[in-house]
Amino acid sequence: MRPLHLFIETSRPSLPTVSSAHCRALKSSLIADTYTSNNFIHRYLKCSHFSDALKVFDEMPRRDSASWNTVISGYVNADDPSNAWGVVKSMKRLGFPLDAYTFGSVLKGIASGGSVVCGQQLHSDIVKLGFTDNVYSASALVDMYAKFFMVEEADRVFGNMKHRNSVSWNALIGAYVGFGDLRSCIELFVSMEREGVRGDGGTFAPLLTLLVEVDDDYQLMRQFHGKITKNGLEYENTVLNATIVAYADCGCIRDSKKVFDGSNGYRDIVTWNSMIAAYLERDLERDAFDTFVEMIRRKIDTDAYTYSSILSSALVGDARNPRLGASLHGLVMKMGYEKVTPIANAMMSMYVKSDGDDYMVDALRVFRYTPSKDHISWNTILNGLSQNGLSEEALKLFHQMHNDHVPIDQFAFSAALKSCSDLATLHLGKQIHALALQSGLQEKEYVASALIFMYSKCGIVEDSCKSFEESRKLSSVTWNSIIFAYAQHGQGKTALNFFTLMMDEQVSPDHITFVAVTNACSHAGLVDDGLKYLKSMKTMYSIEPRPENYACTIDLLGRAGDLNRAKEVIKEMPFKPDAMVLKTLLASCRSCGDIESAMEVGNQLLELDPGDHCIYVILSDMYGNLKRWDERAVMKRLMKNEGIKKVPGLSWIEVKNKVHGFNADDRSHPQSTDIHEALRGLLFEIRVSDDEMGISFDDQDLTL
DNA sequence: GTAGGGTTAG
Repeated sequence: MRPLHLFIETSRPSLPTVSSAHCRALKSSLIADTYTSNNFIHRYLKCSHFSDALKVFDEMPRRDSASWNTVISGYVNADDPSNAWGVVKSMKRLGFPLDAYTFGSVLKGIASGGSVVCGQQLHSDIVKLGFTDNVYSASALVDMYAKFFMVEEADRVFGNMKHRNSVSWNALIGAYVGFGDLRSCIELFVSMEREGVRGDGGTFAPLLTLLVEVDDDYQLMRQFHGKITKNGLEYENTVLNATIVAYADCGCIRDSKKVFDGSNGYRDIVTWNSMIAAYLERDLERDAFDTFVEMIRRKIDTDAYTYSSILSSALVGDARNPRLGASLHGLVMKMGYEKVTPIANAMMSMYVKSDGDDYMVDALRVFRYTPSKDHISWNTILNGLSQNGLSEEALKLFHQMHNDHVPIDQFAFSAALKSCSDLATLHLGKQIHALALQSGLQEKEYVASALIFMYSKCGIVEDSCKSFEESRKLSSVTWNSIIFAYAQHGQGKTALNFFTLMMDEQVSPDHITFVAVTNACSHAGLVDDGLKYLKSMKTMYSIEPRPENYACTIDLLGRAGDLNRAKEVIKEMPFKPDAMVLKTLLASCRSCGDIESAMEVGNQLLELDPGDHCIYVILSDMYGNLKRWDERAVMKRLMKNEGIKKVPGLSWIEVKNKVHGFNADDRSHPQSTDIHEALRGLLFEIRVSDDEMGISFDDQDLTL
């Protein structure tokens, strides 16, 4: 993907300057001179005037290899490797010898977006023409293989080099950076120093991108930082910028900020963007935004990177700035960026994430007006539809992606499968599963997780288990899903067995694992185990319980009828109960039939979230059950006065590829009469068979 | 006229 060069400003010589110099040269007939002509070709190419450059080239009486090489590097620098390759082919056809300059330039082009077959042809030319010992040609070859992830070839070329400089080493290290293989990179770095080649910016900057928040990467980062300082590279922009991001990546944003604060006078635009990226890596949206505001205040140029970061982390409105989305969208338009794909994608992401008014409409509008959509544009919208419960639209879009040959990756599959789960449409879910199998993506964790969830939701936990077995089980993602699946199906013991297995396999649990585990305990009635697991989070696994962990535990106690212990759990929480925790407690009050406690919790909840319909619904329902009609009427009136409507529950059924939705008491379906007729028949049969089996059914439960 | 390196979007 390379849309960025379209709007990155580079300082270019202006065309008029070049052409007037060219005219003067023509008049004084200097143009016959090969050296002067080469110079004009170069100057025309620098200001992207290919036609003029080629005209000079075509009209030259005598071309030398520099003339050819200048044109080739012109195409390479303009990100046009296919034309560069075309020129090389003409050169060969006309019998001009390729030289080290040719190989250096054209291999760079192929590495950045050409075909590896061309690269291999050039490799054999290099061998035939005896350029294997030329450090430029060989290093470019190493880099080319590295960019195509062909480590063995890169290794072999590198191993045969007589003389190697830092560029050669960096190209080889780059091959391992491409695989995220930090250990090999470090080994190479050590060998490099042992051979007496000092690490430079090209060594450290890419190395630092591999550091993540595990084990002792932070200590490693400090060592690298020491080396960087020793080699005098700490203010070299590529290294400085990579340092800022690397500290954030291995968990220490304070060090990022320290480096940034100490870099005044050395910063470029990427330094600022890196600080913003560093904050966002640690979910510090506010700090990121403040950095952005500081950029604007100091009149520092912003670019596409700045806006895509800021947009994707922003919500349309927040307490500090309710019109934030509109302002950012306006700024983007003012900069002329709105049709730039990464920016449009980030804008869609902002609208998709903002809940409240229907921002999905705005996201779709941006999508529609984005001229060149990439697979991220499609995925952002697909994910938005899926997350916002617009499942049918999501599946339609997925279908369109499939027809339009948009590449479907794991993100697309998991979003589409989530929508299948929400609709409980097994038929479509299976079709999408088949597609995932074709592309081999079923083993990716998020796809597997979505499959597990889909089959569980459609009632086939055995197929959840199959999908689990087919997945890579490296992180908690798929484990959590399978534990949830069995818990959802009331097989708490099996779910807990998976947890034990997960521990045996030494997969680190996260707070979601414990939500799943507590859920399993809840469904198996294992109250004491559930409480034990909550305690073990901190004591055994050093995971700080979050509100959802407490909410699950409260649910567990509530279902077991132990409201008092549920209240105790809330008292022991290290933070104030949020709406989710209180709602769970309110539901527990209902299942225990404790109206006094329910009123107390209800009042607390009304302070937190007065617009929530379920508080009113639960309370009025409880009053109704206790036949306290007056109080129930008061609740109903309150609801009416506050303008709160009960959000009706919906059911779906899928028939012949079409999803039909139903409300309670819903007669709007065109075949409503037939449907009810069929249901009455079914009910009758159930009643007959129940009578035969001696089960008495309360008609009330089955009223349609 | 030649080779390597940092920041963005799901």
